[in-house]
Amino acid sequence: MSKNRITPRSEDFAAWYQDVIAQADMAEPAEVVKGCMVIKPHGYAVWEKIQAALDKRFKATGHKNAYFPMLIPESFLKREAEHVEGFSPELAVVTIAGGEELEERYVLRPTSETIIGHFFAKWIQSWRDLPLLINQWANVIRWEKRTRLFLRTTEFLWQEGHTAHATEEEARQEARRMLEVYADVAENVMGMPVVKGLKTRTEKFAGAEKSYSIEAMMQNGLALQAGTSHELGQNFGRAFDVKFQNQAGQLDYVWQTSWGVSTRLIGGLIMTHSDDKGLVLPPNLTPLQAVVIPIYRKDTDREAIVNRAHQAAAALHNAGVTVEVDDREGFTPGNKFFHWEQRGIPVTVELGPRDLEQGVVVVKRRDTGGKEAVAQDSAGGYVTGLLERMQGEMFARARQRLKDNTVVANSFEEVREILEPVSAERGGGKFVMAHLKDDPATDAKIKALKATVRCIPLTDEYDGPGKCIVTVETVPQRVVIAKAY
RNA sequence: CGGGGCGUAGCGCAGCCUGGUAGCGCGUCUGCCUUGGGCGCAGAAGGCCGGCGGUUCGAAUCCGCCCGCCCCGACCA
Repeated sequence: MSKNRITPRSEDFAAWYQDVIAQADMAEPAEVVKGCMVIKPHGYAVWEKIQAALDKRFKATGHKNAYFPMLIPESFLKREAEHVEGFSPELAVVTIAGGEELEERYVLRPTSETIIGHFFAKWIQSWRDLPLLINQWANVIRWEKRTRLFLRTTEFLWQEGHTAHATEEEARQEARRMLEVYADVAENVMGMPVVKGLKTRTEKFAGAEKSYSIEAMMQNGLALQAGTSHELGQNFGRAFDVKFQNQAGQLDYVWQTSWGVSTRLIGGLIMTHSDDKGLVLPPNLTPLQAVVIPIYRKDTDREAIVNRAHQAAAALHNAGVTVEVDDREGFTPGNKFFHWEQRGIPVTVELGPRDLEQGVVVVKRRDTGGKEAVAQDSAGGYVTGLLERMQGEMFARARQRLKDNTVVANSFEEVREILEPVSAERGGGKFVMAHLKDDPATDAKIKALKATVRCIPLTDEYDGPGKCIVTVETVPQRVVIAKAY
């Protein structure tokens, strides 16, 4: 059956997620390459929108794009002890090239701190060379045991920012600034509310001093780490001998940061807004905001209506709306409605003989399904206003869901009771706010519940200090505990 | 990497247990009819039955190995 091939969320959330991606024609498993995906045009167009929103903000904060090799000498990874330990299990290594066994093997980059560290050492001599603010758009390879389209694939697309600074304070500000950029894009462009926080020592990036993340909540209540920003301290500076002479004439190692978001964001986007009919894209992120669908009964109507549809599209375009006319022949209007609905286009504009007579168009919004007849003359203004309202309302609904599913717990037993029944397929996930010490031993206790400490929020919206639910020591604030992707 | 499921036409699946001419729905193509939520009727095309090997007169079907996908675990953006 070609009808209704999307499994309802209530039946099996994980199956629903796969179905939405397939029906929206966003991506498919690479089939012949383990764990990899083919990002199809509609999925890639969404990535390009994410890229554009981020890139604009990176440039506005003084960063420049550059590109480094994807092959990294294996020895580079080993220079930072914690880094190699963290990444070794998931490396893919090139051992033969040009028909000969390589003297030194190359790893396919899992992340670029090491090779960029090597070049930073060449580029930086003086405090005048700092700060150095670089971003790279690239693909990376991490050999994960288990993959899911967009959320965790063997190869994925991302950006990685790498910066070097003269002082620890400046590096800290940079890491925090970029976390804010990520939160801005997540919330105001993607309409996906996030919690900004600090990772625990256990969860931080391998080789970092501190890691920050933005954590989003999916419709099943599971957490998704949507972006990370790290203070690397002088760890990579020491490992790669990135030294500079400061204004007092003394040599010092640079203070570095790195930060990244990936195609995983697309997975987050899908699981934030989409419904049982398919993908739902927020107006600020969609490659196409509106589609005009001409409806005609006889061939004699056809020309007049298609012409009028193009006029309507031109009016929308002039009002600043990204719009297309679906004037494909051989498809019924019903067919076209479903086509665009599954692909998440925010607004469809229907134009048939009845509307032509009455001088109106019928505007339908994807998120709520609401329909409204609007005078043709005022359609441009109406749709721009509608798109703006939709963006706001989609974010508000997602934020309300996050709020409704965030709960307070005051004992380990409570946390267990809340999170034990939660699963990706059944849903029921919560963000559980509890006092917990930042200590590998307490993290391990949470892990036994198949949950993790997602972050220690940067702004405490709860009751300040309290007793750790594991160690009973007093800790400064509650942390977010959840099951996660 | 352990446990489970699956791989047959572009897509979704049946057939396999009990070996004997490869089927159904959707889509595609042609024609007619239609077009306000996946129109209808008639006709047609389309297959290394995931791969390799074995058993057999004969394998989609039985056996072994391999590959891939999905789900559940352990590990992670």
